[in-house]
Amino acid sequence: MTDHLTAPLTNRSLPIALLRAREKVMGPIRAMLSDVGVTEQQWRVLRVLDERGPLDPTEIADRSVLLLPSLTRILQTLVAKGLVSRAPHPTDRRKQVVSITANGQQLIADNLQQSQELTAWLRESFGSQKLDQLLDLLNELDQLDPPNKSSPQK
Amino acid sequence: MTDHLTAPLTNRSLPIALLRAREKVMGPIRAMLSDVGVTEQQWRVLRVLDERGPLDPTEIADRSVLLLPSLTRILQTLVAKGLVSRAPHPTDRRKQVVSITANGQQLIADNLQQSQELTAWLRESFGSQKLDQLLDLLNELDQLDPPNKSSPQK
DNA sequence: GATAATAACTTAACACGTTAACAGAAAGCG
DNA sequence: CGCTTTCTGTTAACGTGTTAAGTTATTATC
Repeated sequence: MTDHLTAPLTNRSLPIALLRAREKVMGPIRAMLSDVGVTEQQWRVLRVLDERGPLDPTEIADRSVLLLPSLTRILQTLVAKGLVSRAPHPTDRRKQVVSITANGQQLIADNLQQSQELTAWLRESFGSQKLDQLLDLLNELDQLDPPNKSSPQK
Repeated sequence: MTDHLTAPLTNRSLPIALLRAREKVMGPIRAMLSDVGVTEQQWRVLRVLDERGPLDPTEIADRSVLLLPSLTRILQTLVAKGLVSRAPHPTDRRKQVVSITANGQQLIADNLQQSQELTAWLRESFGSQKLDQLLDLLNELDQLDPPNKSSPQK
């Protein structure tokens, strides 16, 4: 019972539609994570480190779609929670190397299954084909060159 | 030059894909708005009020996809900027009626064209058909019932 | 019609998003 | 080599996202 009469414009606004879709998908995931005591962003960082091994902050930020100032704060809390650890880079003294700890790996192991069940739920209720189609469109969209700024062709 | 080797998992993660897509679309819009001195959320509120006339905060929150606590703060700054005004609801003293001011309407008028040019750019560079397809998929996704919680079938 | 739910905000607290300014280290260049 | 530029990460400041608690007003119930 979504009101067809009351949302004529925002339904066709891509930013709003993306926002609503994201809320829909993230709701259940956030519920799961709040039980564990980590935020959505902290979870992303932990998963990246778990999947790819020790990384420097810049690369973590890239892969988990966070800005560096946000990541700085997130890493501080993750270190305080004992879920990740930091070490100086062996050759470049500007850099660090961040690793997930055993506790962090345990946290992921404890919740990965439920996380996967949620994505499975999505695939079933939305339809596998439509989900893939949606992902393809989003990825294509992400490869557009923004306007203004004397846009170089790559 | 998007790295095919370095983003194998996040590309297929819907939450991440939605996040990236939203960043892509919002970037230029945010640039425009920062010149004017309003945030993306403040702009949404102003547009809703401009399009639909005076509303109470609950309905504004719905239409602009904001939570009430956020909206409370946003309305305070918009009132301080002289872009909206508040009046008590005539019959229900819990409610308010929020209206856009002449200055607020002027701000919208001054920037609506550029905003529309950005959406036109998107439609052209991404393709009108694919954009509609994407919007349809996102709206469909938004109508799913979330899992858990003894989900009623509506 | 008093009392218990509900509803419409508001406030508070904490985390993140975003931009700008900053400090230290490495690279480039003359 | 010294100097400038660039890179890496941090801090700061402001606004928003999110959850929980609190206030006042309305509605429901007995």
